[in-house]
Amino acid sequence: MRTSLKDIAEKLNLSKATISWTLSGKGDEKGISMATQEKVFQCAKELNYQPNLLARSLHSGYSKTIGLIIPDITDSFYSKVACIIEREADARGYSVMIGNSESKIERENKLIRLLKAKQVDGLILAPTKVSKTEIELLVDEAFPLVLFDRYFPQINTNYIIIDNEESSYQLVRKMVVDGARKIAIITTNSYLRTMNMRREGYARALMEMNLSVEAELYGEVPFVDYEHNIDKILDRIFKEVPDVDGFFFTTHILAIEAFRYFYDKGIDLKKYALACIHSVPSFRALAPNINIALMPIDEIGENAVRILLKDIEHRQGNPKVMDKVETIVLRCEISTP
Amino acid sequence: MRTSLKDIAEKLNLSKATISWTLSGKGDEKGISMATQEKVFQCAKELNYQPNLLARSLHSGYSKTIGLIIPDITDSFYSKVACIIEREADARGYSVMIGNSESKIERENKLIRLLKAKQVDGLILAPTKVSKTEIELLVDEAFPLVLFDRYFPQINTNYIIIDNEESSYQLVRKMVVDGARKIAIITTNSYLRTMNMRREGYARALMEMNLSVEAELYGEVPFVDYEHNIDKILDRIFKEVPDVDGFFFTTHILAIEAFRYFYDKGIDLKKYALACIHSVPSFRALAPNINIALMPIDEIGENAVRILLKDIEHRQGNPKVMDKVETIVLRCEISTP
DNA sequence: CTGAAAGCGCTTACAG
DNA sequence: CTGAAAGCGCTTACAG
Repeated sequence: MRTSLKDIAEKLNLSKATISWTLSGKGDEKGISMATQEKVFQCAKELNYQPNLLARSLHSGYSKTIGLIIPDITDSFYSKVACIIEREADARGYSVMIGNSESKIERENKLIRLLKAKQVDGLILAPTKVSKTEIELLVDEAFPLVLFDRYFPQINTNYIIIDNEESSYQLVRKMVVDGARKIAIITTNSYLRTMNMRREGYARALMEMNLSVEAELYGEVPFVDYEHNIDKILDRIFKEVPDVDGFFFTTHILAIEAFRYFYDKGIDLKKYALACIHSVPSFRALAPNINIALMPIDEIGENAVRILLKDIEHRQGNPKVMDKVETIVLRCEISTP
Repeated sequence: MRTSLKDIAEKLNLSKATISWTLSGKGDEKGISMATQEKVFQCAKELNYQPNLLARSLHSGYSKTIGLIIPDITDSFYSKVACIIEREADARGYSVMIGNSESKIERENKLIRLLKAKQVDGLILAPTKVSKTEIELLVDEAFPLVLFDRYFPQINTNYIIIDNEESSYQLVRKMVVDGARKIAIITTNSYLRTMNMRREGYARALMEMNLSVEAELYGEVPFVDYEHNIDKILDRIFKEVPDVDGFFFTTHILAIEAFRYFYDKGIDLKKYALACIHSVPSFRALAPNINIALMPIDEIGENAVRILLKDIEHRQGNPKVMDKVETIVLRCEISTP
């Protein structure tokens, strides 16, 4: 089986302590003879010794692992953030356990409990829907936690979001400046604060430009089965507002589905003002005239790890001390054609 | 801090053993009085007891966790497979630790060692490049392992791949049947067996149809910096073969980049026969005339988990018994416009 | 210069 | 009906 400290100790007729000291580089400090140290290193190499990190964690009380829970790993926004988080954590000696909540609250709760039971030192979480209770529990326990993308105004914890309102405002304003007058907003999950803020930015831009916010131009796609539901919504908007001349998509997934609809119906995209939050590579060929709010992926990931580790390492000294929470709102760069 | 068995035991003046038995549902079997059991459950709930899975794993010798290492989590193919694997593993009581090798061999090796040190019970791995040695070590140790997407013919281990040669053959054949005569192949990483097989399928289709395989129609994009390198390759092909009339892309990422190039140059995609392995949602609007080999994502994920868990659970009984390896070649469904 | 011992939080064979 | 004890593989304060 796997070789342990004990195996090396027995083979060399030394104590486990001696092996542990030398292998952890504290041999000189403890005054272990070079000869012994040599033998130990030699033997460890021969037996291909790898310390059991579970045992180490059990002893030390921390696992050097952080948990990351996202709603959809196949969504390029989340997977890119996950990539940055893993890279950033790795650079600081931490590894990451990723959990996919599939936007299901029960799965999210299960994952939170699982990752805690696996003794992750902290959690980065893009919450799904209205999953407050399990998160509140974390906050009550002073468990190191950073939320991103979505958050709950009432819960006192670290979070990182983008300037949803302002970015939406900028995008919609640009479309109006470019001549659009009847801009539809295509969105989802209105109970998410994030989505509401995007809608507010949309409304502010219209009002500032003396355009009215029409109910007919509001399209909310139910979250399940995007693909089939968006068609109905777009059908309705084209029917009720035949002279619609712009579309603001609050997510890239909605945009891609809409473009597929446009293509199916033989509608020329280029006739419309377009805007979307977050970009995917295919946009450049698919809808070159689209205005985009670029998600600051790197900053989201870097800040999430930085804040979490600060929390973790701070609490290592003084367990019950509650840090001041950090709340960060990042700007999106607006990219126009 | 976190509450442990000991805390409950002390509070209730019982032994840790009693707590452990009742909480693990073996109370009746051990004949622990209902009254005691009640008290234990009650107290566990009050203190919000969650077992420390690290301690449990240390004792039992298995962690109920599998490791998954993929080259790029932001690639929709890998992230979709990851999603299925996580779902499938979860259904069987296992959780998944995902590692992103970023197609770097050093990172892949580091991740393999890390996950082993964290005592994962087995590993699912889409190897990057020619990373044999660390994998061979796993095989020598009889460590439960399943490769997917890429594999090494010389290494005797479980793997799951698609019928790269046949799928490519079908796609290219279809383009020829539809009238294409000068079909370019755009590929990458020719040292990967996977990519070679795709090239072989391409060549077989051409030869069968009495077309010659021209060197000028072969475009290999270096792996780093796809975006910039593909332009040069396509420039060259258009220059050397002005009447090129079809493109076979061996990956969806190459196709998306090429479509961006086509758009930038004002070239009409619809004039060309197109084919690609794996599909992304934007294709339907971007290149509706494309022929696609659909990756059997679900089957890849399901088989990977099934085979790995079979291996893990089989070895639990007889440690050193080497199972017969399972090698699976899955068919891709060919989707034509 | 090196070792014996305790402890992290579990589980389980053994004992009464 | 319940408990004492050993052990999983580490680390570290203490001792000599």
